[in-house]
Amino acid sequence: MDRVASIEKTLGIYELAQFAPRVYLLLVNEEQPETTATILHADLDAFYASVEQLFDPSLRGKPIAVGGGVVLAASYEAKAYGVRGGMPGRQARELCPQLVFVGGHFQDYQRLGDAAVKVLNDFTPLVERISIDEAFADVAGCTHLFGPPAEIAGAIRRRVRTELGLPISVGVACTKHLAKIASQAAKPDGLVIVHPGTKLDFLHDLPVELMWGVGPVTKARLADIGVVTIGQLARTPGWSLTRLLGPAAGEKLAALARNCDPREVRTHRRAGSADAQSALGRKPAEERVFRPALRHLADRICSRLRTSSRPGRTVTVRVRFADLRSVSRSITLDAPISTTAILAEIAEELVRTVLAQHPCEKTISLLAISVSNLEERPELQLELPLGLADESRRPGSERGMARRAADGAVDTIRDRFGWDAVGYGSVALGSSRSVPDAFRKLAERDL
DNA sequence: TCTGGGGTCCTAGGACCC
DNA sequence: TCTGGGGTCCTAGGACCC
Repeated sequence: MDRVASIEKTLGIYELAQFAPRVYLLLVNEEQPETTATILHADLDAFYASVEQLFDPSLRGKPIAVGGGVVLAASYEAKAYGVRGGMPGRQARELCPQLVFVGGHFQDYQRLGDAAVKVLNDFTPLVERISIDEAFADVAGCTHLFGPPAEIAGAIRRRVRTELGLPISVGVACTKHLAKIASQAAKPDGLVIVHPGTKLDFLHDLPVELMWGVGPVTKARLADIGVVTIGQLARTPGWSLTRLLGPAAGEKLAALARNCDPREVRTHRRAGSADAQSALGRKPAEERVFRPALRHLADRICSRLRTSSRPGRTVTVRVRFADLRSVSRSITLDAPISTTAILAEIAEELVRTVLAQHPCEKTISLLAISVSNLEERPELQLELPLGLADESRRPGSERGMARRAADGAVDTIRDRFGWDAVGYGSVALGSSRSVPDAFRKLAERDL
């Protein structure tokens, strides 16, 4: 059973964190009925690292990192040394010499993340998945079956612990924004409930960067006008925020600080674009480098577009140079595409344009392709010319048809034998810094 | 806190149309 | 001929999220 602590007024985030392990935090106040706090935010703790510690008991209690050249995820023990996701492995080892690197059971991450979301779905169909390890749930409609939200949250935590063996933190509040802050406060392995009457007290002393939408840049801008806490933000006039951050961000932030968050839990969110990128280290800006790399990126994107029957009209490429400055170029086509060879060629042309416009840049460090303006239908079999010169890009042309047939064959092989059974251009990307495709696939959203 | 990868949303300027 | 205004789409870049 979770211990119960009752806190009357304001708590700093760091004080909250001290209570966090398995604490059931009640914020009590008068007025509002408790029944309105029905939004749950559930977040698996240090997810990938926890899975590894689950599989190998000798790793429990130790600082571990999933990955090698790059830290993909770190356990809490490793985070205590300052190890963070995205950090180069070498730097992580300097911070924490006893750090253990583990390979990563990527298929199991997907399976266990899905299983945790399924636990939420056993209580309510109103579940919005944010990423592999995180989801919102609205339990307003199921309290008559399962009891008050606090009990549901406790039951979810117990089930994920006993059935999957994983720690999960849950925040409960009346809005998504507040529930998310609460789950962050609950970490690791805790539960925080924010009752409506006290929501503003709960918020006021927390630092602004805990709010959704406040990153390093906005934090610094706010600090310039003396705003450091959410309370101070709430007292800042709207026009002042608008002047500082622009109309959209200013108004959104002002509303959130007053705890006005109209967003509902949405079950079916579809992505509006599909991206793929690859860090190259430092490579010469030459055709022999970027052509195979772009082919591989186009393959990853287009296989997803075809699977979901959502071709796209806008192609954007991004080229990052050695100094980490990046430049993007895009083109919007008359008709949507999902054919690998066509996307690869368009991307190549855009990259050539970028390089021609930056003749002094001899080294590139990253290539990315994005396809947006997605449409809700299969790529048309017979279409007018795309407005680009090459005859073979016409889907109805002979070469166009041959290319679709090639894609179809690739898709079929992958259906049967898995994604790695066949592919293009991956050899060119096989540097030690590169991240496994299996890891990238975990971050993909439903198109 | 020097940099991995997949996403979302916003802004600002320009083209073009009415 | 000049001037104004609004809407929509496109392009490039940036901030932010996990």
